[in-house]
Amino acid sequence: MDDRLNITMKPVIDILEERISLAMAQVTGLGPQPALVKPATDAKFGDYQANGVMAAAKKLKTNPRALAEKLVRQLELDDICMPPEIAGPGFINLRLKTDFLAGNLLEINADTAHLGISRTEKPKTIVVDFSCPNIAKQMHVGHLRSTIIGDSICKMLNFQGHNVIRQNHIGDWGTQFGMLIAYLKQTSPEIIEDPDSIHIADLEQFYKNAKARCDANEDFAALSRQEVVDLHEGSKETLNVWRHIVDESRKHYQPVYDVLEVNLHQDNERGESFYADRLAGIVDELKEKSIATESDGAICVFPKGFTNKEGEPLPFIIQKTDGAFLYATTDLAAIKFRITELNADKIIYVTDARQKLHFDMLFATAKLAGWVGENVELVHVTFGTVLGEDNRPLKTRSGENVKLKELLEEAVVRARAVVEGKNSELPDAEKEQIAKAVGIGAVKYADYSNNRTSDYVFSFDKMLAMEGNTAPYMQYAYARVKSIERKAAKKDVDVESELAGINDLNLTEPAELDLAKHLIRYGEIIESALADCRPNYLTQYLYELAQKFSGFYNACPVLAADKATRPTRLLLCDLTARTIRHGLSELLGIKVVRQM
RNA sequence: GCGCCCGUAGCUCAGUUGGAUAGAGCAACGGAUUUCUAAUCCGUAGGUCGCACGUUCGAGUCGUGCCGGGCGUGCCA
Repeated sequence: MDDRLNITMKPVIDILEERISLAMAQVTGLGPQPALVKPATDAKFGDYQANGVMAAAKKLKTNPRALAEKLVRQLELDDICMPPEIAGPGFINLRLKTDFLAGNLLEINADTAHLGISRTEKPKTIVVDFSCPNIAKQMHVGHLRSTIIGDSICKMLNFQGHNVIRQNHIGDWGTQFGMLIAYLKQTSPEIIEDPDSIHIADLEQFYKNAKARCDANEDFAALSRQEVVDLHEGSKETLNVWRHIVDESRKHYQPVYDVLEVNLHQDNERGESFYADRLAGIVDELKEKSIATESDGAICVFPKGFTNKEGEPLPFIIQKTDGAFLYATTDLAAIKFRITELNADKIIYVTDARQKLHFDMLFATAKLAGWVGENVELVHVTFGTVLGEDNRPLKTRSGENVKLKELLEEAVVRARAVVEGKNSELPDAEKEQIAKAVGIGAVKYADYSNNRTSDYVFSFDKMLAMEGNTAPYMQYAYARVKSIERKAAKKDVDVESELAGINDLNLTEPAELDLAKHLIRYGEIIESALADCRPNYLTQYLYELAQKFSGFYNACPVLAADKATRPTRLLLCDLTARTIRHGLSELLGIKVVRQM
C-alpha cells in the first residue's frame, strides 16, 4: 500500500484537521492549534468548515478575518478541496473536489472488508464489562441496554483494530445460591448423585420456589445459609451442585445472546465466583496501605470528595460487619485483575446511570490503591431506563420485570404480522426469517437510536414503524437497493462486469454528489460514535444515508441510465448497500434482509 | 439537605472540546407514481431551546441562582 493511499484512507475530516492545524501553527506561531473542522452546518457553506481561526485570533488578539486570509494563503488543500472561502467572522468553508470524492469512493470500493476505513495507529487493550446478568434469574429488560450497547462498543473497537476483551461479570456467587442449592437438594436429591441430570425448565420459577420456601421455613433458611458457607469454604459436593446450576442457567441466557446477535459466550464470563478467593487479599491490601479503615464495624474506604447526608465522608464499604464481602470488593478485585493481569489500557463499564456513584468511588479507590497507571483509562458508560407507556420503568401488568426472552419473542410475533400483512406472497420460511430480523432489529435499533443517557419509552408500534428512524425503514432501504441488483439481470445489465475494474466515475447530479459525500463519511462517524460511546451517532448516519439514497433513487435511474453513467450509479448503490449492511450487521448486530 | 442526570416544535427526540438563519421523525396540510419495491420522495406549517442573570465577537451548548422532573445518598447489586 503506498503512502498516498494510506493517507486518504483516513477520514477526510481528520486530514483536513491535520493540515489546517499545521498551517495554523505556522501562521500563528502558537504551535499546533485545533482547526476545529466540522461538517458544514448548511450545504450552502460547502461540505466542511474550519472554525478554529476565531479562537486562535482571540488568543493573538488579532482580527479573525485577517488571520483567516493569511491562513488560507498557507493552506495546501488543492488535492482535496476547491479554494477555501472565508465567511462571516472567520469561518473557512471547504468544498470537496469531485475528483477527490470519486477517488475516495473507488478506494472504499477496493477495500471489501474495511470499506476504506483505516485501523487505529495505536491499538489498545480494552476491557469492556457489560451485560452481567444475575444467572440465578432470567434476563429481564434491565439487561437489554448494557448487553447491546456494550456489544456494539466492542464491535466498533474491534473494527478499529483494538484488542478487545469482553467481560461478562455474571452474578454467580451471591447468597441466593445457598437457597437454590438447598432447594435442589430437597426437591431433587437424585441430583446430588447425578448432577448431570439437572434440568431447570423455568429458571424464574425455580428461583421463586426456592425463595418462597426460604421465606416460609426457618429451617430451610438456615440450611440455605449453611450451603452458602459450604460453598464459600469449597465443599466439593456443594460446589458441584453450584457448577451445575450455573451451567443450567447458561442454557437459559445464552440463547438470548444468540437471538440478539450479541457476541458473548462462556469464555467471556468472569463472574463474581472468579474473584471470590481474592477478596480477602484485596481488603488486607487496602488495610495495609491504610486506605481502608474500620467504621461502625465495617471496613470502609473514604475517598476524598464524597459526602453523605450529614456532610460527613461517605464510605465505600468493602467488608460488612459480619465479615462478608460486597460487590464493591468484587469490583475492586476485578479492576485490579484487569489492569495487572489482563494489561488493560482502558476499562469500559456499561451499566445504568444509577450506579454512577458506585463507579466514581470504585475508580477513586482503585487510584488510591495505586493500581491505576498513568496511561490507564477508566470509563463508566451509563444509560437511562427503559420505560413503559406510563413513564415508569417497564414492568408487566402484575408488576414484575419483563423477561427479555418474552419481550423479544413478542417483537418477532409483531414483526411477523407486519410482514404477513404487507408481503403475503413470500414463502413461509422466508417470512419467518424476515420477521426475526425485523423484530429483533427493531428492539435493538430503537435502543441504539435513542440518546444513551436518556430514558426512553418502549413502544412496539414505534419501533416497528416503516416510517422514521427505525430498523424496518433501514432494512427496507437495504432491500430496495438489493432489488436493483436482482432486476438488473432481467434488464440485461451485468452488474458484476460493469463494476469490475471500475476506475473512473462520472458524478454530476446533485443527488449523486450528495450521496457520495455522505458515503465517504462513514469512518468519521464511527470515530465520533466511539469517542463518546454513542451508537445513536451511527444510527443517525445510517438513517441519513438511507434518506440520501432514496433521494438519489428517485432522481437518478440506475438500470436505465446510459453507458457513461450507469457504472457510477451501480457503484453508488453497491457502496450504499455495503455501508448499511456493515453498519447494521457488523457494528450493531442487526440483520439485513434481501427482501421485505 | 447534598450529589448526579434531564427540561429543545402539538408528540417522540437529535444537536459531537461554544460557531453562521436550532434540526429530524410522528401527527397536519399540499404535491410527485407509463417505476429500479410509493413500506418512497419533495414541499408547507410549526420553537421566548424551563426561567433569570453572567462570561464571550458569538451560548441550546460554559458559569451562578431559581423552577419542574428522574435517580442516588453506610453495611443489596
